[in-house]
Amino acid sequence: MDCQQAACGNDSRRESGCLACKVRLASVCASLSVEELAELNALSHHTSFDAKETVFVQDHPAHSVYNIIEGMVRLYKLLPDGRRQIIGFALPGDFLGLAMRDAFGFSADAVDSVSACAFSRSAYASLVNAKPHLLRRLHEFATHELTLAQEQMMLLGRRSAEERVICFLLTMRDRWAKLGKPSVTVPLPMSRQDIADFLGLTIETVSRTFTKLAKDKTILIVPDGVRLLNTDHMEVVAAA
Amino acid sequence: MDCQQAACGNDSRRESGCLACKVRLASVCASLSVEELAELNALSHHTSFDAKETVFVQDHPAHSVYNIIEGMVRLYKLLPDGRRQIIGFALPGDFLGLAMRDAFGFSADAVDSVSACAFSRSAYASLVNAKPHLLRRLHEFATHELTLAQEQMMLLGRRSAEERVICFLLTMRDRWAKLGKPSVTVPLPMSRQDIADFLGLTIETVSRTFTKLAKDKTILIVPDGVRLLNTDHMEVVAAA
DNA sequence: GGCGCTCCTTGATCTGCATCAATGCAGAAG
DNA sequence: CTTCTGCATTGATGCAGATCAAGGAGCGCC
Repeated sequence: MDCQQAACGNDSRRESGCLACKVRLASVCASLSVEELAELNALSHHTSFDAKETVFVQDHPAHSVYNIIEGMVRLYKLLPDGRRQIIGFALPGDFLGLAMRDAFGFSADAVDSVSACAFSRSAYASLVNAKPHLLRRLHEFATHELTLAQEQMMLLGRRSAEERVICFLLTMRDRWAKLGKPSVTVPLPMSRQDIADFLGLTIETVSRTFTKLAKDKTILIVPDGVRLLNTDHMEVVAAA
Repeated sequence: MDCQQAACGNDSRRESGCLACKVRLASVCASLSVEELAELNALSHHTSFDAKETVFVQDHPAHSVYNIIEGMVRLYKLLPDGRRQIIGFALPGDFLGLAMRDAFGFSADAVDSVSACAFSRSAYASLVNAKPHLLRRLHEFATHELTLAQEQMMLLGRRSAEERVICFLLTMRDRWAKLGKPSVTVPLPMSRQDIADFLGLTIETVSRTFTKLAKDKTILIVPDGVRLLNTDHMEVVAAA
């Protein structure tokens, strides 16, 4: 689980910290100087998670804040009777656990292999106090998340199953594009059940909708993803 | 619309700024000194809105940030075909327009009579840069909003109509309580249509659900609100 | 009073998605 | 190779909530 055992499994880097982590943080905290970055890096702790491994659990004490370096994390809430709502998929660059007070407000586990920077709660608190740059950046990230959440409320409250799936595919495409992986083929590492729980649908409805879109030649279903064949039509459906 | 014309319509206060505004800001920014508060107050601009008056419109240039002093504001997104999703109701102490970049991400209008502190975008930006205290407070507010939005995703994606209404009533009760107005009678200044658009239901379903809860002696419908008769049962339904 | 207006409630019917139930299919284990 | 196991797909049926339609009920206005 530790940095040196996993993604950065290289003794020569033990003292200088984790390179991947530093690079990622540089892009996240563009306004930080090299010294600040190093300081920040020293406070962080690089951890890895295998697919399906738990990152943290809803209502458990919030010990750490995470910044995702690689892979995809599923964030979800559960009701006592087992109903699940996935509130988001975290990709490289995203922060996890910002909104917590004492306990995590949701659970998180790895969709595929994940590596992340973990900050202890105290390290996080002192960092935020000492670095207005970083606080600004975190605030921007939080407000961006809020905007996405509001978009998702519109989707869950008022959109049809087909619209939900189309919006989801376009959003995933754009998120991969922002990570420098633009492609008409959208990777979908998560399961159909995950997509259903994210979109407020059942797995059957998601499957039928995929099949229908494929029949319409709007998409082409490929292993671990979907190729978008008619983005114009999709954009119209998703409009506003 | 200006402070002096409305809630603070009192010449003796012209020079010293708006008292209601200052008091409210003091509670919001508990860590600010009196001097800082005065400075902040000088940058703000007290405005009032009548019921149904527009505060700002989705996609229009984001000129201001608002802090609500009094009354309730409806925040909503529209689809081109007219479907509406209310993403929240803002009450005294809440900030509006934090998540914007260049344009507002949603529309806002007054449910009843509203007074608010408006900060121009530039005043807001300089304030945030100069006052780490305030930025911390705004960030906390944003993450709290994010938590609420995630709760709402769970509600919209996975809960039944009756559960949605019950969660809504309990949430409204708690919000009034935090404003120092605790009561078993929950004021509901917004229309049934607003509640429906907030909960992702139709007005008919909301009306029927209210009627059913009243028949069950869970609530009592009173003018402009609801009295909660069986909060124990409601808490069980809303659990987690 | 009567009229218009807006909001709310109630009933009848419809439908999109959930639920229930097989079946398919690919990778892992034997 | 066969069997198992965990998804994904597909079909048949059911139902919660949407839609359609018809009254109230409160309220300002003439």
